Amino acid sequence: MENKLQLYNTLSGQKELFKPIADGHVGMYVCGPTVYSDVHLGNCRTFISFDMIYRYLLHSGYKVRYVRNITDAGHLEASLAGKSKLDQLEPMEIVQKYTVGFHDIMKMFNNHPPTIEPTATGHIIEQIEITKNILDKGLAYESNGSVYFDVEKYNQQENYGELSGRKIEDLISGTRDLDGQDEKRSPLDFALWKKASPDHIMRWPSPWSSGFPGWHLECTAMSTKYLGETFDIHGGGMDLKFPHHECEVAQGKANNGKQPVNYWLHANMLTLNGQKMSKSTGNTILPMELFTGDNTIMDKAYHPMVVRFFMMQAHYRSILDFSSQALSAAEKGFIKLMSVLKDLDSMKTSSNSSEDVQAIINSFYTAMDDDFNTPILLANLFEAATYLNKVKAGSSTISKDDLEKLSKEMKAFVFDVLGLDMVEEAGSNQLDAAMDIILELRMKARADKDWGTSDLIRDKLTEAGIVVKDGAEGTSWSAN
RNA sequence: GGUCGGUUGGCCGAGUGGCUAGGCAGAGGUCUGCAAAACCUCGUACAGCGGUUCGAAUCCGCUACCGACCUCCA
Repeated sequence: MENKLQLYNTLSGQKELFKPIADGHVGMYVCGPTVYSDVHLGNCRTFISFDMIYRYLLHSGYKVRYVRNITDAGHLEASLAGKSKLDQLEPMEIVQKYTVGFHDIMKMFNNHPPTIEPTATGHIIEQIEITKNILDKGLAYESNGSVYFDVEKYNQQENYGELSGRKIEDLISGTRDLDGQDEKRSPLDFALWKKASPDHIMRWPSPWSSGFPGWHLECTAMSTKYLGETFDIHGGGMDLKFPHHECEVAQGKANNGKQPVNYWLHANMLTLNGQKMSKSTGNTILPMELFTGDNTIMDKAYHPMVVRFFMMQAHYRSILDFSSQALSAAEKGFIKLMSVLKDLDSMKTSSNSSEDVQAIINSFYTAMDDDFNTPILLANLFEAATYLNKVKAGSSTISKDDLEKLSKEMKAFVFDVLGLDMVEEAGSNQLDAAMDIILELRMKARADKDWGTSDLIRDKLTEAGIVVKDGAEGTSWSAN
C-alpha cells in the first residue's frame, strides 16, 4: 500500500508520515458523546471531522476498526440523579433517549457508524481490572473507598504532561482549591474508582467500595480491549487534550508499560459569536434547530449536508466560527458543486482532453494526504468543476476515458470521502410528469415567441420554489 | 495568573520565504427573446512595530487584540 499520508500528531507536535502497526489495518478510537443531553452542533463537528478521517482511511484502502464510545451513566451519577428525579425517568432511560437522538443526528449528517460503539457501563469489570493492576504497580492508592492515580509518583518514572505539553510543576502551582481534594495526596491525582455517596443511583460493587469508575478510565478500558495495548490513532475534541487524554496516556502506560497511542489527533472547536460552543454557558445551537430553522441565530433553515459542506471548507484543526452569513455562502457553493456532479453523466466527450486530468485527480490525493486538508480538496474540486463547466459550454474538451476517470474520482471524493450527498428534493413521479407537461407547454409558447406566457410560467414556478433554466440542450428545472 | 494557539481582501477560509488558493458577495463583458446558469475579466489581503534576508504576509523578537486549556465539556 502506498504510504503518503501525513498527519499532525499532538504527541510530537508535528506532521508525521502515517505508519500503521499492522500493514493495511488501522485501529482508531474516538471519544464519543456523553448521553445525558442532546448533542449540540459543536459536538457534531468533532464526529464529522473524524468521520471524514475514517472515510479517507477507507478510501486509501485501509481496513479500519473504528471504536467510538458512548459515555453513559457511568460518570454522571450526580447529575443524572438530580435530573432523573426532575424528569421522573430512570437513568438508563435518559441514556437511551439521548443515545437514540445522537444516532439520529449522526445519520442526518451522513456519518458512518463506528465499527464498534461500546458503552462505559458495559465495561465496569474491565475498568476495575485496570484499577487493580495500577494499584499493584504502586501507581495508585486507596483512600476512603476511592482509588486515585498517583500522578507525582508516575511522573518520577514517566512524563506526565507529554501529550498536552504541560509541566507538572506549573500544574501544581496553578491548582485551585476544589471540593473533595482532601482524599487525594496531590490535587493533580485523578480518580480511578470513586466511592458513591448515598444518593447516587447507579453504582457497582468493587474491592474498595460500592461506587463507579473514574472519569478517564473508560476510554483506556475500551480502547485497550478492542484495539490493543498500543493502537494507531486516538481522536477527540481539542478540549479533551487535557486532562482527559493526558490521563489516558498515564493510565495506559501505568497499566501495561506501553505508549497506548501512536498518533493523537485533535479536532478543533466550533465557535458561535467567537466563543466556544458549550452546554454550560448556553452558547450552543442544536442540530435540529438548525435544520428546521427554529432558532434565533440563523436567518433560515439549513440542510445537514450544507452544514457538513461548511465544516469541510475549514481544516479540522482550525477553529471554525458559525454564522448565518458564512453558512448561506456555503450553501451556494454546495449547490454549485452538486450541480456539476449531476451533469457528469451527460457530459460531451471529445477525442482528447484540454486539461491534464490525471494532475487534477492527483491534486485531490495530495490535499487529503496532507493532514486531511479538506479546504484544499474542495478548492481543487471547484477547479475541476470549472473545467467541466467549460466542457459543457464547449470551450474545453475532455476525452471519454478522462471523463470516466475524473467522474469516478470526483464522486468518490465528494460522496465517499467528504461524506456529502445530493439533497434530494421531495420530488415524485407525479411532479416530474407534471413538470414535463408544463415545460412542454412553455416550449410551445417560446416557439411561438409568446414571451408573456413563457415568462409567466417561469415566474410562477420560481415563486413556487422551482427554478427553470433554459440551456443550449433544452430546459431544465430544479426545486428547492 | 500559568500554558498553548490565533489575528489573511466586503464575508468565510487555505497556503507559502520570491510564482493564481477556493467559496460567497460586488463591478464589467460573452451567451440568451429576456432571465437564470455557465464562461471571461476585475480587488495589488495578509494586526502593529522592529530585526534576519537579495527578497517576508510567510522566519525571529516585541506590542496590541482575540480564543482554548488549566474545572464536567467534542
